[in-house]
Amino acid sequence: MSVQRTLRRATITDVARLAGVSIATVSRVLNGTAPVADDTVLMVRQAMEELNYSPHAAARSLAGRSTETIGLLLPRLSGGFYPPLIRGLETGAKEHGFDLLIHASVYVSQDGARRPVPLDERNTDGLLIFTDRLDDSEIGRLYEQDFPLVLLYRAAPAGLNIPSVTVENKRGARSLVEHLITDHGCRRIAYLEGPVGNEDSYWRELGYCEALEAHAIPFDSELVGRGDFDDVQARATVEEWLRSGVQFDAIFAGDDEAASGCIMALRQAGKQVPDDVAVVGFDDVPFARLMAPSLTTVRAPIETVGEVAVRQLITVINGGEPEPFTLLPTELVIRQSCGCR
Amino acid sequence: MSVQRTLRRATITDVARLAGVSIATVSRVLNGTAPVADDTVLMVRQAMEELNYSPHAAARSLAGRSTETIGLLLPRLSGGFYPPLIRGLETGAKEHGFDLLIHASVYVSQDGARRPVPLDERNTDGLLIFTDRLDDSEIGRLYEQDFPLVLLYRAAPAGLNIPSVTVENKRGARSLVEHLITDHGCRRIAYLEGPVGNEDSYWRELGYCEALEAHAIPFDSELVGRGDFDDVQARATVEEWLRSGVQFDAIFAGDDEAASGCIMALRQAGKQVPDDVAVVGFDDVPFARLMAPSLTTVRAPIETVGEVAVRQLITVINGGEPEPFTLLPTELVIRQSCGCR
DNA sequence: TGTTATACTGAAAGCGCTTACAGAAAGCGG
DNA sequence: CCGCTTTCTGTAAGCGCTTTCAGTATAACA
Repeated sequence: MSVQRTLRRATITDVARLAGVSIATVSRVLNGTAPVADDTVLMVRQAMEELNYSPHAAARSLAGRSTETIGLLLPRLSGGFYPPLIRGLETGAKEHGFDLLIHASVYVSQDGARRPVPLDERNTDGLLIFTDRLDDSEIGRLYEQDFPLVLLYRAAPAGLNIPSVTVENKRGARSLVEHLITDHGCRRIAYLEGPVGNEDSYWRELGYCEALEAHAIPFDSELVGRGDFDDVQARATVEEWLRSGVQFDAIFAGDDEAASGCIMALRQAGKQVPDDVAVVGFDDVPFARLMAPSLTTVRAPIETVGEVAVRQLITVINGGEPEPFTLLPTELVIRQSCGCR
Repeated sequence: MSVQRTLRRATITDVARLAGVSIATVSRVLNGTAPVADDTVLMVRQAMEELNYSPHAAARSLAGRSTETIGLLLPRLSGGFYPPLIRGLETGAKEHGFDLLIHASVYVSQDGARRPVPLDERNTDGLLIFTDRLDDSEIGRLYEQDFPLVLLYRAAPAGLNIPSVTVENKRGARSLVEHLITDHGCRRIAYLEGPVGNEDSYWRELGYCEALEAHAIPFDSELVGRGDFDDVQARATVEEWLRSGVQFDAIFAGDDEAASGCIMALRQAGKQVPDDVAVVGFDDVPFARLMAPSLTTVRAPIETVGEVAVRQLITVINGGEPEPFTLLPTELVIRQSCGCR
């Protein structure tokens, strides 16, 4: 089925032959693992140049060497959230001479035969796992093998000692909602949940509840709906609320993505944001300040999360002791969608 | 330097031993390359299950099997442009049972020693190369080896017969600019170029010039500046124009990203968009309709580009004859930033 | 001058897998 | 019951590389 390659790529053997040395020597100049005479090095280098040689990574890692790359597993790549994360990861990786390979899509067992994750101990030295990307059992398997792992935006499954890095969701959410209450007099504040089981969403909701409670506002389950951190879903939920006459004067959308969906739904329905309904998000993705009205949100240091995570992972890879749990501070960003100007 | 793995992962040998067969047989049930007795299959399956076995990809590809994954090389991942592209690629890849591995960052030769691209013939069956990601010589090398390649948003280097897929940049740009001229009476329309050497930008500029010419508007080089398809750069350029008193009644920003930079600069300077200056983009990224004012742009079927590209690549991988050059149609999307309402 | 450490190099084993090749067992027509 | 195909399985040779081990030559030292 596969096309024939007419030109074989040069192997270490070709280089060795051309340079008149053994493959062991070539390997040594390649990796600098043992002293090699200057003349020899020169010959080998020249042979490599001439043959346009570059080592075969698969063979290399098979033979025991490390891959010098780390993998990132995440569910998808859309939305404003991931680019900063990835930028952070890349910064961190580059710093230590590692490469970053990304695999974005959900891990689904299709037709029984489980599809192996294409990124694991075979082609990376360690893995960054974003939120619900891998189920606990798979994480467990990797963990059992002492494979370097770092979790992003979620804590380790019970019993597993895997470092994780996330942000102060609860605190951020609470201050956001309190701003709505104390500075804008909102009393009926809706909350849009993230995907089921999502940890960020769990903590944000807790912060939301705390804020309500602190100001003696009763929790109303009618005001909690599905947002899924997704603009389409958020829009649908808000439209449904509008249709069924649910009353609210503000929406905490769960994240910025969902917030944009809310705004669209409200605008469509002829409601003014923030005059009729205030809308706030979470994350402070790049386009939050470009929206109309510009979005009041919580700045989660997404890029920093990335950098820190890589650093932890590389610590693990090098056999060091990583921080078991990193919680990065969030910060309220007040713009216009809450009613401030 | 590397941490010791306490638990070795199960190998094909372990499975073979546990199942009481030879490794060849295990390999056969793994790949279905030859008939195996039902009982044997069962035993092997069970052994694999018990040992939680999953084949070592590096060894596999070393031994000649294909990797079932394709690689994507692009310069970065930020902005609204890439997510749809990647979604399209993933759709296409999944369709054919391929996995997608992404490497995002520029290919820089640092300190002389050139850093090999981490994705190539060793861990993928084919490569999708985005725009200026790889220099021509590297592309040439891969091409020489008959390695399956497809180029995105750029034509093949001279002489190389590599399929490429892109969009009707010129036509889209022209209709966009003509809309500004005929429907809004703009006469001094600025253009923000993309990164130097970028093909999309080249064709868009050509479309821009054609539109001007068709309406007897003289080309004014003062009205062409750097946008780099980047909001920050675009903003800086517009601010500079404003400062130095360049007169214009519209800006074709090159792409949506840059358009958002323009709007920010204009807003900052107290100019109304579109009343004082019309601004239009290109691509129609998801947030274009969320901007204020919503952005008039050209819809480039980004996701489709992805799907088509993967399909071409897989055709090549399977030894088929791909379309040498695919040009996808673009479509004018009129919203408010041009002055329409 | 005889030892001994040191610089350098090659032979060979093996990483986990695929895949000829060949042999054994079983089915089939005559 | 004999040859012949078909089905099933094992042996063994690599894929391209790293790395131990065992040198040989040279320098350092007494």
